[in-house]
Amino acid sequence: MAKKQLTELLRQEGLSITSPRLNVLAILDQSDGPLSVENIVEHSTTQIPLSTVYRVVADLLDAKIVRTFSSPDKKLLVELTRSTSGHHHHLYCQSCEKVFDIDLDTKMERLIENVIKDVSDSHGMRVYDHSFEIYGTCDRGGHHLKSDQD
Amino acid sequence: MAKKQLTELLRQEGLSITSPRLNVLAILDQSDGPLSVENIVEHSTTQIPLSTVYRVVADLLDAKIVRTFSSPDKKLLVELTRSTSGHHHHLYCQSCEKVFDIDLDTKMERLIENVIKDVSDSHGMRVYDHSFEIYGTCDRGGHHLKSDQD
DNA sequence: TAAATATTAAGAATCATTATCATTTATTGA
DNA sequence: TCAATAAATGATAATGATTCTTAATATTTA
Repeated sequence: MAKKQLTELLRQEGLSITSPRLNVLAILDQSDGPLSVENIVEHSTTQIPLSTVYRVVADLLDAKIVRTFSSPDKKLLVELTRSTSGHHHHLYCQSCEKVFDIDLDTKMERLIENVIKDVSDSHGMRVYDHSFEIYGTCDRGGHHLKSDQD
Repeated sequence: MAKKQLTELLRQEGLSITSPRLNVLAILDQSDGPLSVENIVEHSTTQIPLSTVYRVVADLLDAKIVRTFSSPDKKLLVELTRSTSGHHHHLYCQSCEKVFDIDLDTKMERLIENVIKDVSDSHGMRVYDHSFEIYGTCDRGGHHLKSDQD
């Protein structure tokens, strides 16, 4: 996506145009999946403090330009809202520490909605979100895991 | 559950019998749902440091006496393995900060297994776990619910 | 019971994240 | 355009959750 479009994204939400914001947006835009704050810093060609990234991400989240969630090791992950269509779920690779978006087919999504309705009715709760996550390893010979056998 | 049984639980796994371990087990046993480490300390009649609870929980986890997972605000939650049957999922209440176990029916579990197989096949990954979580509020005006025993 | 071993308590260290604040940058309007 | 004003940044301190360290204590073993 062109820099002009990223600028427009900020403008539409009433956020001022600053280089850290454009920088973070460009990095997220170029990524094929969600990134951690640390990842964003690593991908940046210019120096950018973690604190700035956290603040920028919080602002973009308020403006609903990005969506955030947590990895299994409790780190903040970020992705552009517009890069994915509607609700989606995640696949985490333990060995390469990557995250992938997964899309469920309509039938499955509808089944999940039914389950949510049943559960929320029986518990008398108003549901605002749900998540479905899969954890695995990608079995690439290169990386070896820390041994944690039992 | 009687203290004797909790003792036996530790013995069976080759863990030595200590009062912090029995204490934590008793608290988890009396709870109707998963507890955070902080919750465990709050429920304890005797003084017990957070660090001790973390260590005890880690030992119990190694021995598979407890299961752990994270709340939306990234805190460690703990529950007795034996208190739930097989794989299960969670419902988080944002307003009262409680967690409930939810059980899916067999059909739904099987559908989820199918989805996992599709996703893992297409990504070439070996899947070791999955989670399905629902987030909601219980509409009690932001007040806390009952606390059984303090 | 005594020696050997494992566990605890207390606090320091660490990791991710958030807050503070002086300085810099963006926006506004003459 | 250019200063005035408002907002955002960068460096660093503070925080909250969790882990680590170590001397002291409890548990297990012989």
